[in-house]
Amino acid sequence: MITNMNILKNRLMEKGIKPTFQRLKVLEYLSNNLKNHPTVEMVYEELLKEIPTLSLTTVYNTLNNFLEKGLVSGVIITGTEARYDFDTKYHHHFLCKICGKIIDIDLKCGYALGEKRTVSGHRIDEVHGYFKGICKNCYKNLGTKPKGHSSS
Amino acid sequence: MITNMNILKNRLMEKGIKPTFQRLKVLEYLSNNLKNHPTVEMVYEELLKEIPTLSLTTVYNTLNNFLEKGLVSGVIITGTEARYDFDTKYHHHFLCKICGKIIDIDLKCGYALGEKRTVSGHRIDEVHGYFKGICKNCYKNLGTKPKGHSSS
DNA sequence: ATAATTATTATAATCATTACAAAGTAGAAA
DNA sequence: TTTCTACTTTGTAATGATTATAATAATTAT
Ligand SMILES: [Mn+2]
Ligand SMILES: [Mn+2]
Ligand SMILES: [Zn+2]
Ligand SMILES: [Zn+2]
Repeated sequence: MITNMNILKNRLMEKGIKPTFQRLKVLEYLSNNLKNHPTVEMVYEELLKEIPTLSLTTVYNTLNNFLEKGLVSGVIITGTEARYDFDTKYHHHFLCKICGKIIDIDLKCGYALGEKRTVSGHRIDEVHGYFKGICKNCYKNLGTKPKGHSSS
Repeated sequence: MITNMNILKNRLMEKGIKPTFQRLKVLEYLSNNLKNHPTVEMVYEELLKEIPTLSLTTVYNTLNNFLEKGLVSGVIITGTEARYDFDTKYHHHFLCKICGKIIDIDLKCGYALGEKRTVSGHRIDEVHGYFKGICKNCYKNLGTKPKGHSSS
């Protein structure tokens, strides 16, 4: 893990961000949760176990900082809370309305891949794409549930 | 305009929504602002001139109602506020970081057109896509502005 | 060591949205 | 018409995510 921390440290320094303990830990958490697209609260709650003095404000500031420097990417998909993605390579997302998971989607479209520089003559800086629906797994399990006269 | 109001009235009834005065006015406003992708506040502020008793809650409830019934579509793009689109046909959007305009974008991609039913095996219910950048017009005007030592 | 800069923390403020309950409206039943 | 009932609108309070502000701590420069 020491080696991994050094890699993260270098990433911060390359972007001109001073590698403080809190910043390293936030980045480490994101790198360990590639598939989770964590919310601010998730980052905060988890790191609080290790850093009892950690402030929520620091998590907000740190994530905003990372976002500005392009160290992480933001995923706006639920409308109620921002999520963060260690993976800055262009890709889309799928939000399952049943289990709430956010799944990475790779399309071969030129826009989705970030290859195209403009669209309809406008200069593109960011490309965001997402789907909402029912994921493969939840859809399969739908049949196993009672028809509707279930709960309480 | 009477004829137009009747068309809107029918649209509401087709979706099983009782065509009250407030609901008709909200729908009318959206239909007259196809290119604006209005926020809740924009709808409220404008209609308040005509309906001084209008409640912001009603606008929220009405728009949520329309959204559930598929009468309008939602555009989540700024992260800070929801926007609404009278046009429910699948299309993407472009947010200009300079002028703030939200521009309709039509792509020929099967997902953008809403033709594909699944992606990576997951059932698609909604497709959302947007770009952020600098629009054609703002980009053109960039050169005309002083280099940086401008304002006070 | 002292001063200046930057980071972190704690707390309050903001802003969009939702929850809730009171008051109003329209239409059916009596 | 009057009464009853279901639905709509309104006003206000609550919620929840995010940002602003100021105090404290840590780091860097002089
Ligand atoms: Mn992702
Ligand atoms: Mn549109
Ligand atoms: Zn699922
Ligand atoms: Zn523009």
